[in-house]
Amino acid sequence: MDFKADKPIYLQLVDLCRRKIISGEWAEGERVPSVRELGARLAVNPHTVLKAYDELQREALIEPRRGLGFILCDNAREGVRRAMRDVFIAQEVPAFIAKMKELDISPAEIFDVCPAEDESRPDNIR
Amino acid sequence: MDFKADKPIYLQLVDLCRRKIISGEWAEGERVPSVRELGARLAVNPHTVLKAYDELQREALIEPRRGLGFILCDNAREGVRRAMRDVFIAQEVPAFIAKMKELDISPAEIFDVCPAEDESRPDNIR
Amino acid sequence: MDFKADKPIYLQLVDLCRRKIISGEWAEGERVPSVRELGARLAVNPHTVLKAYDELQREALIEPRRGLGFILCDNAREGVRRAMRDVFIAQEVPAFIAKMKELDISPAEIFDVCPAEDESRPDNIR
Amino acid sequence: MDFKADKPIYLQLVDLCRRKIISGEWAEGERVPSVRELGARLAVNPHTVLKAYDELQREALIEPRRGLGFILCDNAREGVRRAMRDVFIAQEVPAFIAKMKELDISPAEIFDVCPAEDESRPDNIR
DNA sequence: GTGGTCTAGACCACG
DNA sequence: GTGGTCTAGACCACG
Repeated sequence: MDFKADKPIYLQLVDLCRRKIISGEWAEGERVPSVRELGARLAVNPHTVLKAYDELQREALIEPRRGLGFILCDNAREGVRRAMRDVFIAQEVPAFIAKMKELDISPAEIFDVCPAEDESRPDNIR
Repeated sequence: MDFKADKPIYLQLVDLCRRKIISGEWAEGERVPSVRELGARLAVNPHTVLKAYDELQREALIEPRRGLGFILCDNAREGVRRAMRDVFIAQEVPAFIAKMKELDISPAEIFDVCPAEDESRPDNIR
Repeated sequence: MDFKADKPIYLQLVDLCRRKIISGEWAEGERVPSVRELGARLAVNPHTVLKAYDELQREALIEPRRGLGFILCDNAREGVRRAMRDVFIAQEVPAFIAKMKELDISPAEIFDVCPAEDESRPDNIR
Repeated sequence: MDFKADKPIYLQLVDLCRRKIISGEWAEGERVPSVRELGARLAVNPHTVLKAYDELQREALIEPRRGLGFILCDNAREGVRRAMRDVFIAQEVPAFIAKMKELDISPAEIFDVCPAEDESRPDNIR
C-alpha cells in the first residue's frame, strides 16, 4: 500500500477500512486486525492506525471488546454502503459532471476510456 | 468564496486560478490581480495568495513583471486545459468508475441525478 | 554564520546546505536538522529555514518524513556535486576568465595571490 | 541585453556601464547616453537607468552637466579599473579558488575548458 | 503601486 | 517532538 502525500495517512486508512467493510473482507461481528497487526502489514505507526480506528469507532462501525480488540459492528456493511452512496450521489457525481462541462469533455469520450463492459451502455443490451 | 477546511487555502486558490484561466476570465498576456487585490477580495492574507502564485509560476502559467505584478503566460489556457483533461481522463474517470462499481451504482442512477440536458443521451429525447 | 545583505537569507541557506551535503557533513538516508533546530543555531526564523528546505526538496535533495523531519536523499551528495561542477565549469569559469581579460589580469598575478600550495604549478617547485 | 532575474536591473546596468567605461566605449569628458536613450535601447524604464546613474554619480564616475546630461569624469576609466581589480583580486579570486577546492576541480580541468590562447600557460612561451 | 523577504506567533495534523 | 499553514505586520527593492 502506498499513501498519497497530500492526505493524512490515518484518513487514507479510514478509506481503506471502509472498502474492506463494504467488500465483506471484514465480517460483521468478527475481529478486525489489531492496530499492531495492521500497522505492521502496512508499514504504518500503530498510533496512526489507532487514530483511524478511533474515527471508525466514532462512526459506530467498530467497537472495542476488552482484551480482544475491535469487532465489526452489525449493520456496518450496509451503513457504510449507504453513507458512501449518499455522499457519492449528492456530492461526487455533481462535481464530476461539473468538471466534465468545465473541461468540455463529452460522455462519449468517457465511454472511449472506459468501454463499459456490461450494462453501462444501454444500446448494448439485447 | 468559502474555503473547505480539509485542503490548504493556497491549493484551493491554485484551483480557483486554474479555473479562471481555462474559462478565459484571465486573458493571456495581461495582468492577473495583484496578490494584495485578490487577497482583499477573498479575505485571505496576501502572503497566502503569493504562495498560490508561486505554484502557478512554477507551472509556467504566470510570470512576474518587476514592479508591475504577474502576467498570464501565452498558451497558459490551453496548457491548463490539456493538463487538467489528462489528469481527469487518466485518473479521475477510472477512480469514479471504480467507485461506482464498488458501491454498485448503475449508470442509470447517475442519469437520474443528472438528467443530461442535451446531447448526452440523445436516444432518450422524445 | 553571518549573512550577506545582497542575497536573500533563504538562498544563502540553500548554498550552506549544499555545502554540508557535498562535504558529507549531512549523511544520505539520515535526518537533517529540523527547521527549528537549524533556525535556532543560525539565529534565523524557522519559516526562513523551511523556505530553503522547500527549495532543496524541489531539487530532490531532501524529502519529508511525516512527523519526523527531513531525510537526505540517496545520491544527494553526488547529485549536488555534479550539478555544482557543471555550473562552475560551464558558467563561472568562463565568466572568471572573461573578467580576467577585461581587467587585463594575467594568470601570474593570480598565482601571486594564491600561491598554489601543491600540484597546481608543478614546474615551479624547486 | 537580457537581464538576470536574481539581481536588480539597475545594478546590472551599473555593471554594464562600468564595462563600457573600462573598455573605453564611453570616453572621459564626453557625454554618456541620456537615461531616455539608454532606457529605450535596453528596453528598460528610464527611471531605472537614472537609479543606475545615481550610483555611478555616487562613485564619482559621471557628473551631471546642466542641460546636457551626464559626462564621464576624468580618470573614471582608471578608477573603475583599479576598483574592479581590487575587488577581483581580494574577493573573487579567493572565492573562485575556494570553490575549486570544494568541488575538487584541478587547475588542469580548467585549462581543458579554457585553452589559454596566449600567455596563460607559462610552458607555452618560447 | 508591485512582489519579495523576513519575523513573530499561532494552531494544526502527524507520528 | 516534527513540518505545514496561515495571519499580521514590517521593510525593502523595483519601476
